[in-house]
This record gives sequence, C-alpha cells and structure tokens, in this order.
Amino acid sequence: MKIGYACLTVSVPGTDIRGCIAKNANNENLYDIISMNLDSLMNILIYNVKNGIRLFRISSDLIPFGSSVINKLEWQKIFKSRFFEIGEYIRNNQLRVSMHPGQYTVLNSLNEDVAKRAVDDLLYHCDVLDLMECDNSCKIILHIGGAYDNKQKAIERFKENYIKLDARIKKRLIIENDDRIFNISEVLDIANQLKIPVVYDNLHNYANPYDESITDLQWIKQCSSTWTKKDGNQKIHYSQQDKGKKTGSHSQTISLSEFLQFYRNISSSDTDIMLEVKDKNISAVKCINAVSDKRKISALEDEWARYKYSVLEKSHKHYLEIRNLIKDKNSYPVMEFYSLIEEALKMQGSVNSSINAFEHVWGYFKDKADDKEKKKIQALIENYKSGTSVNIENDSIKVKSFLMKLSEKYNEAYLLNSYYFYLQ
DNA sequence: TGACGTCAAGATCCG
DNA sequence: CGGATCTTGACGTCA
Repeated sequence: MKIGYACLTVSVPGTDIRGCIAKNANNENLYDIISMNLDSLMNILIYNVKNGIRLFRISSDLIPFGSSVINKLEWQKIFKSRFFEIGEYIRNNQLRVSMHPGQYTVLNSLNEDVAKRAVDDLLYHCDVLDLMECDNSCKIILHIGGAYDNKQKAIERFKENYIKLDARIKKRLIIENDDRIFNISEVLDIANQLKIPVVYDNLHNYANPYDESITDLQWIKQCSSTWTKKDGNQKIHYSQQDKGKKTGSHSQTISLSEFLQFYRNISSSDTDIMLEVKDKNISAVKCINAVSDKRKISALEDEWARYKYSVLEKSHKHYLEIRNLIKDKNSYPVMEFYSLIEEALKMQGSVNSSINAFEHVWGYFKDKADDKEKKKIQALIENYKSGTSVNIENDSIKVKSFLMKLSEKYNEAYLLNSYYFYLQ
C-alpha cells in the first residue's frame, strides 16, 4: 500500500517545475528549463523518500511542449543519462511513478488531427517513463474523451484508436472514470473488452455516478479484477469535495477522519492511493503518518516543526495544546495531533495571533538583519496592525512574504521547510 | 464565444 | 529599476 500525490510539491525549496510559452520555446530556453525541471524532479523524489512517500505522479510539464513540433530540441538524447539516474533512484527506493495527460489529450476525438496529437502526447509520456527505465507498474492515466452527442460511437472510436496504439503505450495506458461524461460502469465495460486496468476515482464517481447505491468499496473491488500481476498493485484516485465549491472540486487539504473511514474499508487490499488535493505533499505526509504503524513520535515532531507557526498565527491555545501533546516521547498521538492542527488551521485567527507569529519568525533575523530590514518589517507590521487597508489579509501576506525573503537571504532552513509561508 | 481548470509566465503598472 | 498586480497561455469540448 503506497500513498502519494500529484505533480507538484508545495513548500519544499528546489522542487519547482517550470514551463514556458510557445514564443519562448527556443532550444536554449528549453534546454535550461528541462535541465532545471529534471533537477527539481530529483529533489522531489528525494523529499518523497525522506518523508515515506513512495507514490508520485510526474507532471506532464516536465518537458515543455514535449509532444509538440514547437519543441525541436532532441531532449531524449541530450538528457538520456539524467533520466537514467532518476530512474535508478526510483528503482533503488521502490518508488512508483505515473503520468497523467490532461483533459486536452483526447484519443477518441472526431477530429483526426486531435486524435493523432493525442497519440503523440501518449508517446511523449512513454518516452519519459521509458528513458527512466521504469517498469510496467508505472502507468499513464487517460480519460476516455468526449461524447460528441453519441456515446456509443464515441466509445467505439476509443476502442478502435486504442487497438492501433504502439505496444509501448499499451503496456502503460490505464483508464479512469471522469467527472461528467464517462462513468465508472462505462469505463469498466471498455476496460474489460480491451483488457486495460481501471483507476477508480471516488470524487468523479460522486460527481458522475452510474448508480448511487453502489459503494466506493464495491467499485474498487470490481476494478481490481482489471489489474494483472504485470501491472503492479491496483491504483485508485482519492479526493474529497471542497464544500464551498462546485461538485467535483478538490478540497484544500484531506480531512484525516474522513480519509481514515475510507481507508479502513479498503486496507485489506493492497491498493495504492493517489491523493488529489490542493495541498499536495502536505496531505500525503499526514495520511501516511496516520496509517503507518511503524512511525515514531519523531515523525510528529518533524511535522510540528513545519506546522507550528501556521498554528500559532491562528490560535495560541492550540499551539500550547499540541506542544504539550507531543511531549511524551513514547507515545504516538497521531489522530489528536492532526485533529488539533486541522481545527486550528480552519480558525479565523486574530490580529494579535498573527502578530505573535510574525514576531516569533522575526526572532530568527533580529540579530542579523540590517537597519533597512528592521525598518521594513516594523513598517509592514505597523501597517498590518493599523488595519486601515481595505484588505487586511493582503497586509498579512506582505509581512509573510518579506519574512520568506529574509529566510531565503539568510538561508534559514527551519523556516524554509515550514508550511508557514505556504498556508494562508 | 466563453467557461471549464491550472498555474506560472509574461505584461503592465507604480513609486 | 524593482516590486506589485493584472492578464494570458495552452489545450479540446460543450453549453
């Protein structure tokens, strides 16, 4: 059982994946961006290993215009050894990676050119995984595509185009139910005919159900039969609805109690879970800490180091309570720990609690900062305190982004690894 | 024709 | 000039 997250890593230095726009996609820029992105990918994987995260979806932006004629760089040759090194790290650490072309890669399109470019895009994704020499369990996830007013014909076109695909693609391609057109029952039908593994997505099924009386667990069981030994463990996508947004929108973070309810149902099966959530790796670490029986208090201490100023800016009471909770070095109060954190982060906070956090963080710099920096932080905090601005939240962000700059300038690793600058 | 989703890159403005 | 903020891109489908 592996738990992972998709595409980007938040709040970890050195993990940015960069893109570029078409008019800047010359060989020189592309070389620089790809080189940097491969460094970032390596840093992401190193971070993942350190934090017990063994499942990760690689961003399709790794190679900008990877499947387009715009990109004329022979990146497959130029970066061959870099890809191999990354692949070696993946193998040595038993990581499982995947890729997921977006909603614009449409294999069943009525427009032949669109369908052809979808094939090119799948080949690009294969290139990345093949260059890293990833095994067959490293998959490429695709949706079925559009309906074009005739679902049956649309499904037939998907099948026809699938059959014609290169064997390199077929050994990696898996399909997923989507949130408005093809439901899980339709995807299973296609999969059973073509012998393709199916990724079940619980939130897509909630938004686009086949039959609301059939549970997630029942669908996961049905999907499991589409996975064979050579495909590796079954994979599912798990996400939670953002209550304030429209149906199908991913939540900011994973609510741990809701996740564990789901997890306990499926924990007997060896299923890998890809979390789709805005706070990415932050939720992955949380879920892994919660389900692991081998973890020690040090895992929570590490987390506390990252969360503490975010909690402090919301509630001093929670800050003290959590600090007290993890004092006992022989305990592992993971549920209490995260429920206090989730509770604190949902709070409104106050001007005083925010200033308290500012001052704690400023404490790292007050001895080494120059006069200009001292004046600037004072002015920013004063401005926030006065509350005259229309947008007080914006004033808080200004203070925090200056503190982040200081963290970078003085290379304060403790703060650079903190969630304080990421969480609002 | 614009919404959809997604985010940073790019463009423009401001002091 | 640097920083802040506003806009665009890149993709295909569908209302």
